Amino acid sequence: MNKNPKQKSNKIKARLPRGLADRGPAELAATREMIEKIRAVYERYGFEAVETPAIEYTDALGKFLPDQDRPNEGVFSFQDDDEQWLSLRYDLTAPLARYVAENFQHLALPYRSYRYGWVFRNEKPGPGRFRQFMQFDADTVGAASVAADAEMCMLAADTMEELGLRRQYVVKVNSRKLLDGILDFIGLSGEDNFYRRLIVLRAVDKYDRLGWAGVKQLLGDGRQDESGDFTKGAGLSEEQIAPIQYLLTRPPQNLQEGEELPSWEAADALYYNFKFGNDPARVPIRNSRTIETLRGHFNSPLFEQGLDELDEIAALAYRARYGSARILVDTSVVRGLEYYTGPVYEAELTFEVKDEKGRLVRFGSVAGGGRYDGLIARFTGQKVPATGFSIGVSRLLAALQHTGKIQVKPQPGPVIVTVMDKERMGEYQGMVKELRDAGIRAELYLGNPKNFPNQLKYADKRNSPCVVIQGSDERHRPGGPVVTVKDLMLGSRLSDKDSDRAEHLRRQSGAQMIVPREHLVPAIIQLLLQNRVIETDQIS
RNA sequence: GCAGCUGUAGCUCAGUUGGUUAGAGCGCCUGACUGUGGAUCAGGAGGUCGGUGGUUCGAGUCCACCCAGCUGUACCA
Repeated sequence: MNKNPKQKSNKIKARLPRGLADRGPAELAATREMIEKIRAVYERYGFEAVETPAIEYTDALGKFLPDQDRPNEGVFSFQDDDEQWLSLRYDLTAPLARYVAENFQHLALPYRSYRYGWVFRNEKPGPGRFRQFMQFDADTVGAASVAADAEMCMLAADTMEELGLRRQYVVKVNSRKLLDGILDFIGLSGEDNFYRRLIVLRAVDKYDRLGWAGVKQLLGDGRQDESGDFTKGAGLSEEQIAPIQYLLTRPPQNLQEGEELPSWEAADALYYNFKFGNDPARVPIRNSRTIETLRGHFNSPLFEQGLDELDEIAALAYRARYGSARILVDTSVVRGLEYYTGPVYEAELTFEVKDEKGRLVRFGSVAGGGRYDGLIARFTGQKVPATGFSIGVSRLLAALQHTGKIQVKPQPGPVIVTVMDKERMGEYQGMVKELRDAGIRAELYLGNPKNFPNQLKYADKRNSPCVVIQGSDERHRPGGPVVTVKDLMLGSRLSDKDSDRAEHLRRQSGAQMIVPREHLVPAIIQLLLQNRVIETDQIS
């Protein structure tokens, strides 16, 4: 068709857009398993499911209308045929706020709901960072009480436990009011300081990555990274930086000498290796101590209010017997989003793993959330308190794979009924049907049946537990027709690379059994049960 | 966006100071071993060396620009 001699190829190159991923059967099965576990916990807490579409009007997402030149900065956006801007959602919180505002009359407040789904961000992808990823989200709307926040923390902790991560995670809590109070205190309040507050927030959010030295530069004049790129700082003075440093570098506080923990808490507390003189001792952390030591440090009512909130959350968690190993008050947690107005929380994995190249991988934060009392007011004008929590499903799954908590192995394939004689396809199909009726995954070999080895190769690639063979030998048995059932799992264990072909075939015959045609189904069920491909309760 | 590194077959990579028809291993396909996954053996397909332009008698190799990927950094409402 194309007459251009310079045309190189009219083939389209098959390629995956960057930052996106295909997912195979193993990963899908693992994801499903994980989601069911999370869902079970959320349901137990009384949250109900609600789903919103992946596309929203751009303004509903809180993003200003896209730049005509760069409409996809950060979010994927496009114009509808009536010229209105639409965008793919970048989280599940903003769409929920829209849903609540739109259905306010009909919802029973406090409204508690959960949902999971894909969200999209048009940002530079990196290891473990995709442009499409899954979030699992829970929100309580219409409850101003910090009890709702405390419950989010407990929900987060219970979810991690359910996923088998006991003692491998910690839910950290802080209140945005602490930082806001300090910003007030150092004279950064008011509309005209909005931008500087934003810089401070961003800088502080990088604490775990850059450490205090890096954050300090960002709060001051600015910071130059290894590649030579310079980031302008917030331009704060030493006196303004000091209170922020106090908040950020203040570690969770230990139990005081003479104090004792009840045994449940001792077993559920986080310990620090702390030096008394020269003796290192493992000293438990107590959240109430962390809060106490911050009292009255700044002349700021907002700061004290934040401490009150944390105190209440800590007390509620304590009464529900969550120790500091599970819910930890940590004033260095900030979270980047500016819409948070009160308590913020983050579930962090505390273990480290090595990747294929032997490099250390820290999963860090796998979930987070907080109170956003202003989000729904954007639609209704009326302030509606809300608090929510989101799990990064894909990232958490990657972590679970590393700990071996979840199997991401290929699932066993179907039983393959092979074709020895293509005139008798109907009979083979009949065997398949019998197996399926018994609840067993089975399929007829649909490829070219000309050479038999290919059929076994196919079954091997599908990870099939066994194949069914019936050629003329089996059909014309004097005692009546039989089938050969070949156990591929046993066969692969029996194969030996050093042996020659004759030896190989002799060995393989040991992995086969001959059963009367009418006993096909029970024989296969027995084989699958023996190999743990199916469980007894799966037989129909 | 900024910076550094990388780009040769499906994958992992060789390719000498620029020199004929660009290679290997693995994988893939076909066949042999009369109806058995593996091993073995015999064949085969697959690359305008990321793209364009330049220097040169001659470029996978040198130069410029562009593109893509990776890493760091920024942005992430």
